[in-house]
Amino acid sequence: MSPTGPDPEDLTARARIRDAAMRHFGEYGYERATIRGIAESAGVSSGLVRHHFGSKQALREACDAHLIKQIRRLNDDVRSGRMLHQDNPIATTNAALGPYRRYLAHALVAGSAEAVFDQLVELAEEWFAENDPRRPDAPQVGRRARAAAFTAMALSTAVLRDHVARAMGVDLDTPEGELLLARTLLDLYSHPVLGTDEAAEYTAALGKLPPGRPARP
Amino acid sequence: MSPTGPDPEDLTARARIRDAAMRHFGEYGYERATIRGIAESAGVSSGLVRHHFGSKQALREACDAHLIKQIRRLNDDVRSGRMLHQDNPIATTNAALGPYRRYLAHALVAGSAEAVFDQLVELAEEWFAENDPRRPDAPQVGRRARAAAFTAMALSTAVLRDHVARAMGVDLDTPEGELLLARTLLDLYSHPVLGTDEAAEYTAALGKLPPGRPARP
DNA sequence: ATCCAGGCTACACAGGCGTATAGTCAATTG
DNA sequence: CAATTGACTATACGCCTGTGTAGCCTGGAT
Repeated sequence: MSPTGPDPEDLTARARIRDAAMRHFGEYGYERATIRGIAESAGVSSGLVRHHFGSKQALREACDAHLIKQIRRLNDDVRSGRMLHQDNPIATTNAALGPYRRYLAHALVAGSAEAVFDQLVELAEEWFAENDPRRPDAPQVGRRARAAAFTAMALSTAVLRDHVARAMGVDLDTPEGELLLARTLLDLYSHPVLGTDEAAEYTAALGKLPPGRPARP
Repeated sequence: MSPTGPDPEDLTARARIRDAAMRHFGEYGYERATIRGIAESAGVSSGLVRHHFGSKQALREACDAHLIKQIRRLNDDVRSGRMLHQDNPIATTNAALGPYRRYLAHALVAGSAEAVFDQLVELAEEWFAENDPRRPDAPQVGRRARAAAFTAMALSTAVLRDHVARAMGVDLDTPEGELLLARTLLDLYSHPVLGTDEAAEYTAALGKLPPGRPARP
């Protein structure tokens, strides 16, 4: 996605401010990021930020919109079949989201970026629609629910990347780290953590007892 | 976990402040939460917060420590085999983390709460150690790496819960929503999203091309 | 040449925040 | 009883923030 080239309107001060904002929001979070800091990173005055975006909140929304545009581009690429069997969708998504990973993580947890998440869910849903026929058994739950949960799981290593890196003991920003993570995900995705018999057992148990949290003395 | 009864030192103003802080940090995030707001929720003056915890950062660390204590309790419960085959570890974890879910989500993304994540990774690692013998093939990557990534995936529906709920179209705080999520996770966990042949293919492809991100001008 | 819209800056302002200080009151201790 | 400790409050301080305003400078249109 990155090498698709900048938008025609890029290279302008407005674009530099937006990029700096995404870096700052991603690194420090929305609250700790300051307009002055963003302006300094963009090489402009703080007043210009206001001049172009009006307010800090509007600047955030502009960043969200830009991120969504990138996601949509990725979406279209996948739809057009340009990379259908070259990469798996997980690796594709992670690679495409790379530069915006930290921003996306903060935005998602802050409750923002709903459109991004929904867009990814749609992607996952299509993927399930394509691959469900290969399943031996019929799915227990609807496709949209599975797509939603799966999207969250696919985003988890992006959102919690620092923790995963620490726990793994590698730097995920190095080629070795990326390779290890990719191989790990492939192993996890290709092996069920629960046997179908166990899962059925648990599912049955769920249906019986009321699913509220069990009270403990 | 809530009905396990408060610590002996609870019910004190100090405990009330800590609980209120966890609610506020969880709901608004660390930055947007204010000492004055926490104090008001706890029914005390803002000065008392400082008296007991010294600073906002120290208050956050106290919350982290309290959360870790709860996690450790859960850890011990699992280790002692009290709920080994009653619930699956995912459901257990989610249920136990319930009241602290939002706090945990913010803390994890902010980079804090490393100890919590590592504790959960340890849990997952033990779980893999128990269940690896049932695998038909030998794991491609080390147990710790898989445990780390799996922990992130298991936490994803907690961290991104609002998005999952919206995409699913249900309220996850209702029994119906909990049930649907549980059944969805059981379905996902009991079905690989990739065939072993596909995974092997992707893994082989990973080894060939250098996994670095393409540079951007 | 004139004008002027818009990118851009410098500076000022008000509010909210964490923090600090001084002091009150009740319980404990000698 | 006197003294000390610690929980607790009220109030003030100083900083940083987002925001507002006034003005400068450049480039293109008339």
